[in-house]
Amino acid sequence: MKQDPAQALRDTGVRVTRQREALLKVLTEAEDHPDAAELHRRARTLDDSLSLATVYRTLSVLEREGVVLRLALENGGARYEVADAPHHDHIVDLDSGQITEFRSEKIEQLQREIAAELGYDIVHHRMELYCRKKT
Amino acid sequence: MKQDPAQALRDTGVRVTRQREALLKVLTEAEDHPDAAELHRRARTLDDSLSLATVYRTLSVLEREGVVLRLALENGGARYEVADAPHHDHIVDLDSGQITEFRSEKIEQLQREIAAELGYDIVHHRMELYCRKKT
DNA sequence: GTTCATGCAAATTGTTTGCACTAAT
DNA sequence: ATTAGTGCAAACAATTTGCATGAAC
Repeated sequence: MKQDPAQALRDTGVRVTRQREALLKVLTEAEDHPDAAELHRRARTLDDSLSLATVYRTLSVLEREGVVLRLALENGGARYEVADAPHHDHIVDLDSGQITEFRSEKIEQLQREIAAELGYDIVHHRMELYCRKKT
Repeated sequence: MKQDPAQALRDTGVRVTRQREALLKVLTEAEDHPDAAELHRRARTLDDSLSLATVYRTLSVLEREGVVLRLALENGGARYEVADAPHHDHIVDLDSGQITEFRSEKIEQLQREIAAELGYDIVHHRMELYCRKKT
């Protein structure tokens, strides 16, 4: 499933550059949901010339191409993930900041029904549960 | 239900100023979901000395007091609504930008179950359906 | 050889803050 | 009188952009 970054880039038709490979590799290997600055920090270890501007430009290209997803959580900057997994939503642990992914076909179905009743088709949606560990 | 802005302010224990009354009145009467700049524009017609800084400060106070809700949609700045209606979520029309409110107890119930399974209590959540009118 | 991507620094946008002043209590 | 709230301008953080250089095709 997790294919080579260079190949993924080639598949989208954009130019394969050192910088893009570094960024995509780092994002593919990330277990968490890093923001642009953090991706910059990590990818710099693979290509120390990489600038933050390029990180933003690349993320924006890859988002347009459907390769990465941008999460806009409540506070702070955007966070990113590779779009290789099936669609899912997020639980944010308010204390640790940890993000857990989940998926509910039942909820998605209900969402579709609600939208349809109002004459809408859902293009995409976002759902985040801001939680605290049960005591 | 929609009580007098001055009273609402008094109830929260903060000082009742011309500026706050103007802002809260404008927000209470808003049918849409304005952002800070738009609220500033509208409230200025009631109090032309009102500054944008005060708009932000007041919104932040009122959010802390539970009188207003801040929506952080996908793009652009935050949008606001008074917290007088029961909890609901939003459908965003991608073409017109129009925001429709909806509510699904079924979905909320499922959300709680999902969170509980992972050992979490939901503190709050957000769900937005980005839609296009059915053709 | 063209065209696209990059680095850098400067610009933008949305929001926050320090400070001296004014108004609500 | 005391304390909280305000306007203004400057400070900020996240992100974007113009431009000259450099690398991918």
